[in-house]
Parts: sequence; C-alpha cells; structure tokens
Amino acid sequence: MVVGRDRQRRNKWKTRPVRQDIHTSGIPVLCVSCEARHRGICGALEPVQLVELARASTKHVLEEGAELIGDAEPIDTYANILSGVVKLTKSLPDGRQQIVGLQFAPDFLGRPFSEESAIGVEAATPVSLCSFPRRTIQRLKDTPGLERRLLMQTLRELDEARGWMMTVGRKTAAEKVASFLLLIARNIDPTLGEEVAPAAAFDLPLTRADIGDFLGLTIETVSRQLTRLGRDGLISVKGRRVELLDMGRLADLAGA
Amino acid sequence: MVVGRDRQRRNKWKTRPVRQDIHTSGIPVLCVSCEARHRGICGALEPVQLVELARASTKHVLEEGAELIGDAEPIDTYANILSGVVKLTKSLPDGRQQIVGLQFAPDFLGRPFSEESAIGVEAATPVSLCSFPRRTIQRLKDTPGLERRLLMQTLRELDEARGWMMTVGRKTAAEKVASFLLLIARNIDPTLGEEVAPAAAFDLPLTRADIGDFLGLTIETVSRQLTRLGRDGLISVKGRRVELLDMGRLADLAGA
DNA sequence: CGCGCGCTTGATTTGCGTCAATATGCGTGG
DNA sequence: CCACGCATATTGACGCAAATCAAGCGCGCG
Repeated sequence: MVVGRDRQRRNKWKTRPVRQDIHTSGIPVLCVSCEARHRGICGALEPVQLVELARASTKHVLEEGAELIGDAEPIDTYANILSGVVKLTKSLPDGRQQIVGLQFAPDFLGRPFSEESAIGVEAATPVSLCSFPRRTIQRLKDTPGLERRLLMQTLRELDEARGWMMTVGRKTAAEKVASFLLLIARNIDPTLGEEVAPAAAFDLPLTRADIGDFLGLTIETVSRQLTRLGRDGLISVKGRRVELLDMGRLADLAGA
Repeated sequence: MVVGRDRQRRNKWKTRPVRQDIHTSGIPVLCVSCEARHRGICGALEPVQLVELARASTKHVLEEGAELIGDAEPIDTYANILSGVVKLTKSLPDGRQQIVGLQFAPDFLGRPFSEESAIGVEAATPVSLCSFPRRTIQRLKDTPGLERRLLMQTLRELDEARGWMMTVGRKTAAEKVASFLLLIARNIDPTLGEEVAPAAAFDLPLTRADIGDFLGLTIETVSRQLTRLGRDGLISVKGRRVELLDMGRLADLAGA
C-alpha cells in the first residue's frame, strides 16, 4: 500500500524588475490592480509603506513544476501570488507524497518566524509572484494591521487544512473528488461562494497525480471517480476540462 | 464505507473563582506556576497586564466528554489549557467524525476574529482551564507580543494539521498508530523531543474510538494494530497503559 | 446480579491500491 | 505530412488492507 511515484521537476525563474512609477494617488502601479492590495496582506499597508514594499519587490513568473522552496531549505524571501496555483507538499522518505495545501491569488507565501520550512512549495500551474525580501517585511512588521492580516490568513489556512483532514480521513473516493471539484470551482469563480450556483466550467489546474496526492488517492482511482461522476451526469470531463452540471448533487455528495 | 458512530456527551462545568492575591513580584498567584506564562500566550504580557487578565479569569474543571463549544455555536470566552487533553472535531451530517487537532497544556483555546467556530471542542480527558472573556483579550490586543504569540501558536497548529494530513492521507494503519503513539509520548514527556529516547510509558489520553477518529481508522483496526505492535515487541499494551519499548523502530515505522 | 461500555478477536466483504495494457495528446524531427 | 517518443489519462483484472459484521470478554455501576 505504498502510493505516490517520483515526478520530475524543472526550475526556471523569469525575473523582471518592477516599474517605479508611483502615482495614481500614491499607489504604486504595480499594486493598483493587484488583488493582494484588497484581499491580501498589502491591504493593511498605508500608501507610503506600499511604496516602500513595492520598491523592494520583484515580479517573477514561474512555469509549471518549478519549485519555490524545497523541503527544509532556507527561505529568505516572501511573496504574494498574483496568479496561478501553488501546491504545498510533504513527502515520506520512500516517496509517498501528500499535498497539504493549495494556494491561490492573492495568498501570501512564506513562513514567518521560521528560517526553514518543513514543506515543499511548488507551482502547480504557471504562477506569477510579487516577491520581496524577508527584511522588508520585518521592517514593516510594526504596522498594526499587517501581523493581523497574517494571522487571519493563517487561521484561514488552518481551517482549510482541518477541513481537508476530514475529507482525507473520512470521506469515500467519490466524496473526495466531489469536494475537490467544488474547491477548485469556488477558487476559480469566487462568486460561487458557498451557495449553490447552477453550473460552472473550468480547466483543472492540477494533474490527476496531484489530485490524488491531495486527496490521498491514486491517479487511477481519481480517474475512475471522474468518469463515474461523468457517467452519472453530475459533471462532464474531457481531459482537463471539467463542467459541473449538477452543483446540487455534487455539493450533496461532497457532504455539507 | 461509513465510519464513526454516535457517542454520548456529558456537560458539567465546575467553576471556581480565582484567588486575588497579587504578590510574588507582581505576578498573580494563579499564574506563578502556570505553563501558559512561559510557553503560552501569557508570556507576552507584562505583570500589570497579567494582573488585569488574571482578575478577569476563572478556573474551570471539566470532566471527560464535556463539550466546550459545539459546532457553529457562538464563542464569547477564550481559555488556556492548564492540564488535560482537548480534542477538536469535525463531523459529517451522517455522523462520521474526524478529530482535526489535539490540544495540550499550555495551548490557547479560542478563535480570534470569528464569532463562531466551525469545529467542535471537547474534553478528551478531565481538563482544567483558565478562561477569560473575549473582551479582556481584545483590550490587551495592542500588546505587541500578544498577537505574535497567537500567530506563532496558529502557525504551529497549522504545521501539525499538515503533518497529520500526510499521516491520514498516505500512511498505513500501522504507521498511523505508531505516529500517534509518538505524538502522545512527546506531549506527555516533552523531554523526549524529537530525538530517540530509549523508552517511555504512559496512559493513553484517548479511547480507541478517539484514536480511530483521529487517524481515520475504525476502532477495530486501531485495536488490531496495537496488539500487533505489542506482539512484535515495539510496545506493550494493557488497556490504556502503553509502554514504548523500542522507540527506534517505532519512530522508523512512523516514518521520519 | 445484569446491563452497558470499552476493548479485543475472528470471519467476511469490499473499496481502493496495484499491475498492466491501451488510449490520447503534444512536441520534435524526419 | 506522418512517425516517434514521452507524459498523462483511461480502463480492466486482480489482490490486499482495512471496513464491516459478529461474538465474546472484563469491568464498573445502578
């Protein structure tokens, strides 16, 4: 019962310095359309601080599979996700792997108070980041709202992790896959919220292998459950493209 | 494949007001021997603030099975655990249950920024608490270190939750049980730390049902794995009493 | 005492992992 | 253009680990 196989990784960073214009009522251009300024941690910053942070920031584009941080490597930079999906992984010495979290824009990446991370961080899709050195954040640390934002994101991640513990520990394969589809749907289209919208369509940002590693299943089981959900008319699957046809039954299957 | 059964709960609070002496260099007597003052959140407080907090505090003793907070009930008080073990649970509409976290002294209990909790909180053993109203903490909120302590505990809980996601999602029953035993051992006797000590003995603070709910297993499987670990000489079990005879092989089984 | 409860142990079933063969899609080079 | 390789996905047959079903034991308690 040893699951999870080795997978190859690539590592390419495309770096590009950030433009320095700082008008539009004092807000850096980099930031004006950035989600992190509203829902992310930057929302806690005053325009002046935003300028300071933006000055130290660089925008990166990573391609799928790029590792941001390996297990137990030192971290010296933090980042906000601008787009794409990042997976947090843990693995056993024998290669079994578990995805312990998925991060979407405008989540904050990095580990306060700890020089090294116990988890791997990898781009699941092409990802663009706004990253800045640890020191810059530390200088801003006294901003009352900043640490609070961080705490709030951390609490949210904790809730999510616990939710997935339930899913992974107690749900059946079909329920797991349904739950996963809803997770993705809600993150692709936040307007879906918790309520039941009629339908949704999107491309899965994860391979079957990743989905398996997230749900504690094998790729074969994930595949089978997807085709079964399709046969039963809850969804339609063609490769990565998925349509949720019956959100009601799907949410029901996923279990409240 | 529907696991988890209904269980009965009791609900008895034994309340007792806190003594008001505030000498010993300004530290409330209630606090002088309290672990939370060192490793917990109270460590961030100045003696003056400690007095303020202690004045608003009451000590409670709960018996095993008492619910602190039900699913989705409003919370108006926070607490530090003085002794005992508290389990955090989630459950599905059909009764399946998952324990999503265990808290030991001197952990902080409560949910900042949220009026209600999505998880159940229940005493797994007799528990004693030092609890205080939400407002008191909010008044102290500006203390620079307090929120940081909270963030640090939350980050630690997040790490733990993710560690258990790996355990629940990818490990075999035997590995799960071994991991669990090590968790308990390390919390009963913190000197064990991460290193391999020769042996340890303790009473399990959880029933087999709870262990199953924590690991995503049935009680029967937990029981079988325990007797097997016993037969193989890694541990010795008699009811709740457990001795870890071979920490090395145990840690090895649990998987780094 | 007898009942309930927690736990163990055994027999049986089954969901999902494993192994293996076969698509399907995509980039590369002939 | 098709041929080829490679990675990802699907599908089927089979086996096993853990769930389910079912006794039975020890113990505390009304």
